[in-house]
Amino acid sequence: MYFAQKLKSLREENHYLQRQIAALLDIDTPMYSRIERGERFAKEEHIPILAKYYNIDESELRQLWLADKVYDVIAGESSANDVLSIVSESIAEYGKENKSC
Amino acid sequence: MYFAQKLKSLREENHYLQRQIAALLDIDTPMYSRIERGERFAKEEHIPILAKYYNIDESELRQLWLADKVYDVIAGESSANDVLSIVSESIAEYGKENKSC
DNA sequence: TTTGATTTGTCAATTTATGACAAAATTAAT
DNA sequence: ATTAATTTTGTCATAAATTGACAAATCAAA
Repeated sequence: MYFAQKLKSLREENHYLQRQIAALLDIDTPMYSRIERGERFAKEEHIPILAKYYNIDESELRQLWLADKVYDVIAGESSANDVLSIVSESIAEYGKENKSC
Repeated sequence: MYFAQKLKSLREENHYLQRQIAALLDIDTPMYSRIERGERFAKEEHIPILAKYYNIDESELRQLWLADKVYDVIAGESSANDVLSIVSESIAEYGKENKSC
């Protein structure tokens, strides 16, 4: 998963242990392990904590977290793309930057 | 919402009362009222029941139901489109029919 | 105004998600 | 190879969110 993979690479690049990040998020290590493997979702309030700690853009990290949630809804659906199109079109009122042609 | 609006127009086109559809779905009328206004989600098992009853394509109705769920995740997010793009790209492995150019 | 339809408020019951603990498995170091 | 540390898995208790029911209010028509 998007968020999970990011968490793992961030942690490994910075040579931290799961136990350290778990402590940062005030959860136990097994719980963090599941989050890092995409077995569980991180809580929303974990996002700013992680972004600050790793000194990365919070909204970017948040996007990955949301992408996981969206993926969770349409995972395994054969018409996943159609569903995304439906939503995408109704949201396109704001910014039309995704209409690539 | 997508699913809610569809439900309402289907019911009105066919001149049914909320109470009748509620009975069909084995829930009470207030509950159905909320579903029709998008205040609550219909249960997954309601979809085939409704599709049969109205004699419409089940997968199409299901797509609207899923669209509501997806929208629920990204509603109010300024980067909603970016999130959809992230998911859309990773799903594009299967069918590339949404790459319109 | 009376009747029927729809909506709103509230809360109990169910379902789902979260977090903790023990223990197993994996990996690294000695 | 044995030990020590890290990570993962299994299980369960608790917490949070969702669902459904009932009563009552609002709305619409006759």
